[in-house]
Amino acid sequence: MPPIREMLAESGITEQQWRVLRVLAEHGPQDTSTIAQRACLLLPSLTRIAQKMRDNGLITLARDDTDKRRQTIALTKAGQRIVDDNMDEAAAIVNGIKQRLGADNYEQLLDLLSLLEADT
Amino acid sequence: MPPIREMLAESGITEQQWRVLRVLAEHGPQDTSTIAQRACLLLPSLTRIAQKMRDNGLITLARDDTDKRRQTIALTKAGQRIVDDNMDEAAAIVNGIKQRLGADNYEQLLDLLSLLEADT
DNA sequence: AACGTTTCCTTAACATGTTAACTATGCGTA
DNA sequence: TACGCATAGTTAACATGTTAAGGAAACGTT
Repeated sequence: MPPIREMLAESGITEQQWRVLRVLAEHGPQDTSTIAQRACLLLPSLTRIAQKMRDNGLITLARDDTDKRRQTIALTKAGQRIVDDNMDEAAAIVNGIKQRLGADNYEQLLDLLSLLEADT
Repeated sequence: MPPIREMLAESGITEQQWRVLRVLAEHGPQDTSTIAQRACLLLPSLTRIAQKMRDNGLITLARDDTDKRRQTIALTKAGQRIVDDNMDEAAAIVNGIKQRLGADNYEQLLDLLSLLEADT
């Protein structure tokens, strides 16, 4: 998504980091594996990405108290701000694509893609 | 495509290298930019990939005589052999996906994807 | 011929994709 | 409790994705 990347470059983040931020904004604090699944990232990638995002002050990492294997990730104010600053424009970009394809084609494409990745 | 990757791992190549081999097998010797477009690879990626494939004896690189900026890439026998050894199984894997989705859905998905990347 | 511009490719730098090996923790059970 | 096993993350190593900058050759114009 070149237009999305171009937008995010101004905030200094990548598409993958953006997906992580959005998932956190939508579902609240979560463990690493849940984020990986929701943001379509493999765990090793997310491990690196999360470390960078923590170093950049966008998220916090904390061990879960009841299960010390789990890492709970949460948004910081700086991270929330990037979401707020870009959400509208991101929606507009997606909407532009939807318009170009036509609403019916757009929905159909999403359906077929989810069918494709339904492994069974 | 996990099943494709699993198949190719036995020949010691990646999905991207496989696409380069297939494009060369289908269209014959070509310059780098043409391959990049046909194999859906960016030029910097293809530059590295081609160097590795040459080092591994799968392709040859040669400067074009009429235009010395151009690099002409061609299959070696070893490269052709990997194509021959895997083409049938690759086709079977694709066919399996087609069956699972249904022929109509499969065609429709391809159509929608080409519509999506038709930038205009 | 000389110049500016474009084209083809390469290199560099950083980020992610992908697989395998590894650590730590939790869990079930003998 | 001790053992065996499963789960959650991490690390490592290599390959590719992505953008920007650079180098060489071709091209058009003066």
